[in-house]
Amino acid sequence: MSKSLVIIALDWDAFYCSVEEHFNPELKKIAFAVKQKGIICTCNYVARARGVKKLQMLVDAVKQFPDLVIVNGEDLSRYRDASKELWYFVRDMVWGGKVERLGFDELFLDVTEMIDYNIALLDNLHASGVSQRSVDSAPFFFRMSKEDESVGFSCPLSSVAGNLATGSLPENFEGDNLRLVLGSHVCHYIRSQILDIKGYTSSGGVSINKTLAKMAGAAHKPNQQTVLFPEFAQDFLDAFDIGRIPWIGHRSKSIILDAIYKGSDGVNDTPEEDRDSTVFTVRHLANKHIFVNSLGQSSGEKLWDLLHGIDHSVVQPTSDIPTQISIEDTFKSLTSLIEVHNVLSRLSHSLLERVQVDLMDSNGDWLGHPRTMRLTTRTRSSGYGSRISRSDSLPAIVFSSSHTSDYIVDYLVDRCWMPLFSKLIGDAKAFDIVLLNVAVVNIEKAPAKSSDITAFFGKKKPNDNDHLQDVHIEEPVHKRAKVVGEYAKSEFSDGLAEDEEDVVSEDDSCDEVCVVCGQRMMSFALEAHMRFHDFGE
DNA sequence: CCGGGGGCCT
DNA sequence: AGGCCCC
Repeated sequence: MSKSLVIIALDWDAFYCSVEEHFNPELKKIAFAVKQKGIICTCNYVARARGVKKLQMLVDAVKQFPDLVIVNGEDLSRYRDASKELWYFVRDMVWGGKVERLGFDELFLDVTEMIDYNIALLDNLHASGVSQRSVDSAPFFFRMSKEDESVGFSCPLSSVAGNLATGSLPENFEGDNLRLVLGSHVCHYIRSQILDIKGYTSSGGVSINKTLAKMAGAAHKPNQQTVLFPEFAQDFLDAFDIGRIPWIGHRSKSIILDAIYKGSDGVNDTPEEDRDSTVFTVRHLANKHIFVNSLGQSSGEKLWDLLHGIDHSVVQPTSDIPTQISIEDTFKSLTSLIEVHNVLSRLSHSLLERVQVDLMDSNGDWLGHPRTMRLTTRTRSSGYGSRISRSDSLPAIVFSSSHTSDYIVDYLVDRCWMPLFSKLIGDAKAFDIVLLNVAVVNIEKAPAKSSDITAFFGKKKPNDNDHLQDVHIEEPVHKRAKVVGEYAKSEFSDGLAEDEEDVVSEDDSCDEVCVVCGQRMMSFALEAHMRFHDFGE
């Protein structure tokens, strides 16, 4: 019989607010909310006690709570930085670095190895002749390090730390149950360290898989933790609406309910308000076949398992290198190319900064290279939530150290983002953009620096790594020529493709200024830029 | 009057 | 390229 995993889910309380309080402690005492554009995205617990809700409209909130303090949270950099810092802090405590990040404020920890090791220590105590009773009643020192026996904490083996998900204790504290008891103490220790050293409160859940741990953690907030023993998992889940189970979103819930409550003739035989959507009812009205038929094999099986407390997904240690980096902004309306051009310049500048900060180490070496750039929009007509995107290969000039950021940004906007935009809107003579998102994706991990390898072998030979990188950088420029050519044929521009060879040359001294709008740009961009004005006006 | 991200699967 | 999921 195999032993169960021990998974901890951690969730920073009111995260954006906690970060704001970190920078401005005065906020701790007052009711405040973090807004993004016209919406309250979160609020601290003082505000929640007064009735302020998350995802409430800003206008409604200030009407209802005139003295509510509002903090702008549209720039995520401080939240991203704090999130990373807390993630690294926790990861250093978990053996094998088995920590997965979900959003900015949640972590999954697989502490199975640490539990196994400490259970083995405990078994040795039992085997050494001391009576089980005296071993179990004395405090146990849980070791958080294999190397340093002083690192760890004392904990009882006869009680759990924090809350019990269903309020009742398991029949025994043996086997997998004992593992979760230890897990609850690990969770408590880690949360204490985060509070003592980093100053952030958190909520924790402990169970045998990610979903049960996450749901347990949500049961008691803020600054609390909850353990869910597997023998209570089904009772715990049965009381929930299926839409409250993580990974069952709006769409899946609606598909499931339709499959259950619509007759086979397609006639709606149960009105919406009479549809019971608790896990218990859905489990008894449906079966795995119904789930697989309506949701597909993979999703169907997965969601059916979730309703029964089964989650085979593993904690995937989050990479130091993100899989994508994106910057977006929303607008009332963008209808002219020059507006789009200006916004793309701003977004592109932020994106380049993000790429440089997130993908370069402290030595200035690249950790990874995005190979693709993607432009995403939402138009007024495309409907809320629906996005349209186009992508293309990312020119290597982004990784060049011999150009200024301004030069690279101008190059990207005129030669890449604007062509992608024209590809995106196609033949449309008019457009109405409400969202623009620029992203780099397909981030290829950079090979370890060869200087590290020579250091490893004790040699210090001068290497031409930088030269190799230059050769590598140059190559996609030729691919770029094709896109430039297409752009040149578009109705916004022509004749641009003639001299792509000197596009990445050191020719950034020839700044030009648009006589129409005053926009500063590189010479190669001016002709295309003037076409924007022709188009828009 | 309608966040700004991010991940995986199809 | 889009859909659906998460925060």
